[in-house]
Amino acid sequence: MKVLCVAEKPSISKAVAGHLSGGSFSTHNTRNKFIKNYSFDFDFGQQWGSSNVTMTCVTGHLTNVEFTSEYKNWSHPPPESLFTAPIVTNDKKDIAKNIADQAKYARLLVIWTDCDREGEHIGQEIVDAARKGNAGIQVKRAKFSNVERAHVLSAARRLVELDEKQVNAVAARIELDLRIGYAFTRFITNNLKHLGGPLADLVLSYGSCQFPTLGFVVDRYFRVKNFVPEPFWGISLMHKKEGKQVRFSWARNRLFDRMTAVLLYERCLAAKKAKVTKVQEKPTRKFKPLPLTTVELQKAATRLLRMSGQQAMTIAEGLYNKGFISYPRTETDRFDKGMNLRALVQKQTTDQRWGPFAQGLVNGGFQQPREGKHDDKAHPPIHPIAHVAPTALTYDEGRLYEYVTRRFLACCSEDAKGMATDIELLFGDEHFSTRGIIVLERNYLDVYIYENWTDSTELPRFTVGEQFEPTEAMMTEGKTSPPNYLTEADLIALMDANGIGTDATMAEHIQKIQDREYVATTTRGGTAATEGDEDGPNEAPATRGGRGRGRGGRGRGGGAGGSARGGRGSGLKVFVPTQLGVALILGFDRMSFETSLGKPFLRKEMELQMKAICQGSTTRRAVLEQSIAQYRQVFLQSQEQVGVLKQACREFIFGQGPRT
DNA sequence: GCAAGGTC
Repeated sequence: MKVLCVAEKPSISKAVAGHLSGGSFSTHNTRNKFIKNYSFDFDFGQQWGSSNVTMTCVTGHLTNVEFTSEYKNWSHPPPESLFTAPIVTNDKKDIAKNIADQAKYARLLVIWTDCDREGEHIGQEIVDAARKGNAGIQVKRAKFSNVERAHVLSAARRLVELDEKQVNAVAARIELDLRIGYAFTRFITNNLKHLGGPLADLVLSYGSCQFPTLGFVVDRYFRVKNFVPEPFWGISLMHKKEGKQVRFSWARNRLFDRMTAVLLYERCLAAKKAKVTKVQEKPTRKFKPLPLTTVELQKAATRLLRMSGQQAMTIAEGLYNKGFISYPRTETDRFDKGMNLRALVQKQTTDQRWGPFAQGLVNGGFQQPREGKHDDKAHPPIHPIAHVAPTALTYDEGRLYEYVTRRFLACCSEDAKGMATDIELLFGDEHFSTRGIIVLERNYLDVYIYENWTDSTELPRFTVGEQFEPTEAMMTEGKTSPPNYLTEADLIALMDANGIGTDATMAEHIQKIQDREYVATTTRGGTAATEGDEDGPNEAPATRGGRGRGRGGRGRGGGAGGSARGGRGSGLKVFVPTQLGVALILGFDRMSFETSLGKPFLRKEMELQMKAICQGSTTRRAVLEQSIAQYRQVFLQSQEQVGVLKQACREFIFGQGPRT
């Protein structure tokens, strides 16, 4: 019997063919230079038995959707007709034909696409292509989460069915993104073109991912712009002992009422002496990093290596295609128990820089990596596959490979360990404390040079009950500072937290809003990197996204952080909206729909609907009907209120005030 | 000239 197997990408096809054939297969080229057909024999077990297998692959989605040619024109039929216009599906011809041809001789088709939602849909696309060559072919799916030999062999002998629900969920997403994206893009572009200036010949696109991404940048911009600093007061307490200067922090941190602060401060001074109330020593540790996901790779690359997310992905893909690192698009931050990590560590022992450290792990220092909570059921965390000498790589490839490898070795190492000393004081009625840390074992920090235990200061010895007159007790005054503009790492974190885009597309969306001239980058605390507009619009607009007065407010949606903190003026690239970007987001915000197009809720809702389809609590058809009706409603309202959008453009782009 | 998702 003949069997056709089809994977989602060349690497999986090759790996699976290798395992199933035991290494002896013949290779045939196809008309597509990336795709090869492997043939070999394999015994699929009881149900299917010994078979002659052809293993091939696609390259991601095999089909794309489009409107029919009657809808080519941007004005006629009008854009709102795109909510109901017919849609056609097109194949990638050469690849689809290869599958149809091979299916002719086969009785069974086995789908080996990634076991995630998109993979399930790609599986259906493959089925459709195969049926064009062989309408009666039987279909099964291999369920696997990595390409280790034993895992692949067991998947091949326990074939399952394609999950129609997941296929339908993705089909719904595809259709919605197409209709909504095209309709709103044409609408915005057509309507704002007449305003002239830069709008005369720009494409103003809307997309369910690009607009929320822009929204994050605009939102932060206004938080910075509308920030009103608030003065605060505190008490700074210092003491010098054994030649060591110790700074104690006030339990109240800071007060926003000066009179109260003065009163408390004076009580401290009146007491003259501080008394040690607690001295506690306890072991502490600094956790090693989690296994590396795409989102974390991009955050690290933009923060530590000063690359853009897209650059990092392009470089990572290159390293992957040369077989140096594993697949770079993954959400998984836990290694499968069955993976032989020690063997991967062993490969790094020859390196000049981290070889000795790797050798130490091989000689008994190895520890199983921590396990994160994410598993995309398709790919392992990013890790080095082979050792590469730096001379074989470009400068940037080398730096990225180094990061991936050091991160991996850190994961296989041990947490850093130290001894923490907590000291608490009573000074008058006020409590103060400090913490000192002595690093006892650096462990992973020795290889993971991107981190340090910086707050590790050694303290002089104090004993409970001890009293002393502090060397310095001062009242301090300060004011709250505005949040920083978003770094790329912040933006990626926000997108991740709000489900905007996927690991494979987040960097593209960030690039897209720059290409569209919605946002520009500037260097924090320095000169503009591109033609930015740090001063922004002339007129202070109404606050967007909550009150402007705040105490170090962070981005919405939670999860932004990390690199934005501290380190001002360090030449870090940050995102600032252009006048156009501000006008678009504010224009839609001011139309006061229940859910603004610029906010991430609509994309989140689409995500929830997809999950509901997967769980069977709703259907593709119901979701499409309901969502299309909802978006069409928003579209019609936008048409009615298009004056609001135009006015926002006049205001921000052309500097004209409201019409009287 | 338009989307987002795969992947090369």
